[in-house]
Amino acid sequence: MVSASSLERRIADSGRRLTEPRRQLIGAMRNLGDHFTADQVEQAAPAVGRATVFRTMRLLQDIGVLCQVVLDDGAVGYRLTDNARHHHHLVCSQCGATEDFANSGIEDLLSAVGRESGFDIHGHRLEVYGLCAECRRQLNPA
Amino acid sequence: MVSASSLERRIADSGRRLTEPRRQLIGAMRNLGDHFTADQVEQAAPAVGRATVFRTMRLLQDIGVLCQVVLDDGAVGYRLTDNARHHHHLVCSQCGATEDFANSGIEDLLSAVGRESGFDIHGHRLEVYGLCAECRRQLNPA
DNA sequence: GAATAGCTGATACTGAGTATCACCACCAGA
DNA sequence: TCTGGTGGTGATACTCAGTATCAGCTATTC
Repeated sequence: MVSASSLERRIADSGRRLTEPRRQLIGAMRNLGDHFTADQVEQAAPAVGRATVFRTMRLLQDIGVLCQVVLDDGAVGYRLTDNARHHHHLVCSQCGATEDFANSGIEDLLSAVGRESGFDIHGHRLEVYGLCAECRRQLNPA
Repeated sequence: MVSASSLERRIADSGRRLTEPRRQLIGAMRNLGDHFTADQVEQAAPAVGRATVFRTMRLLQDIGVLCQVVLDDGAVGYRLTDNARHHHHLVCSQCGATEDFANSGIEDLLSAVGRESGFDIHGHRLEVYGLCAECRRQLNPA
C-alpha cells in the first residue's frame, strides 16, 4: 500500500496544491484497500463534492499514482500504485483483488505484432483475470 | 467485413429468432464500418427501441460475433468479428480503425505469470494502441 | 492589500447500460 | 381453432461513470 505522505508529496512535486479535499480523498482511497470504484470513493469522502472526486482521480492518474483497471465484466475500477512505469494488472474475478505485474516479454511480442500489421504501436492495455490464491483456497480447501 | 447473412445464420443457429429489429441492427452495424459505439448504432437504427439495441448487442456478444474494444481513453467501442475465438485488438488512436490479431505467445507468457503469482488465470484482455498505416501516411507523407 | 491562478462545490448534463412492464408474435398442443 | 407459454419488443425510468459550467473561495505572489 502506497503511503499517504508519498502520495501527497507526489501531488506537491507536480506543482499542484495539496488541499484538504485532496487529502481526504487520498485517505478515503487508502482506506478502501487495493481496488475500488469511483462511487466508493465518493461515498467514503462525503464532504468532498462529486466534481472534485473525479477531478482528483484524474489528477492522480495524470501523475501516475492511480490507475484504471478494466474488470472482467467491462466495469472500471481503480487502484493506487507506486509503480508509475508501465505495468499490467492481475485481477481476481472472485474478490476483485488486484496486483500489478510487469513483463518485458509482452513488449517484445508487441513490437513483432507492429511490424506485421503496419501499425506504429505506442501503447497497450493488458488485464489478466483469474482466481487469486486466497479465493482458490476458499473454493477448494485441501 | 462479416456478411449480414452469416450474422443472421449465427443468430438462427443459436436458437434465437431472427426478427426485423435484429435484422435492422445488423444492417446498421455493418453500415457503420469496422468500429462503432452503442450510441451510433442507436442512431443508425432509429426505428428500433433503445432497450432492444442493447439487448441485441449483448446477444451478438454472447454468440461471439460482436466484441467490445476498450479504446485508448477508456471509452468502449464495438466491432463485428467473424473470429469467435479469443483474439486481441489493434486500435488506431487517430482514426479508431480496429483490427483483430491472435498471438499464442501471449498465452504462453501468461501461464508463466500465473505460476509466479499464484493466480489461476482463466482469461485476459489485451488492446494495443498505435497509428495505422493509413494515418501514418497522412501525418508523415514521404 | 490587490491581482491572479488554482481549486472547490453545486448542478445539470451526456453516454452507457439495466430494470420493469405491458404488449405483441410465434409455436405447440389440446 | 383456441389457448397458453416463451421469446421478443418498445417505452420509460433508472443507475453509474464521467464531463461542463459557473460563481465563489483561497493560497500565493507582487
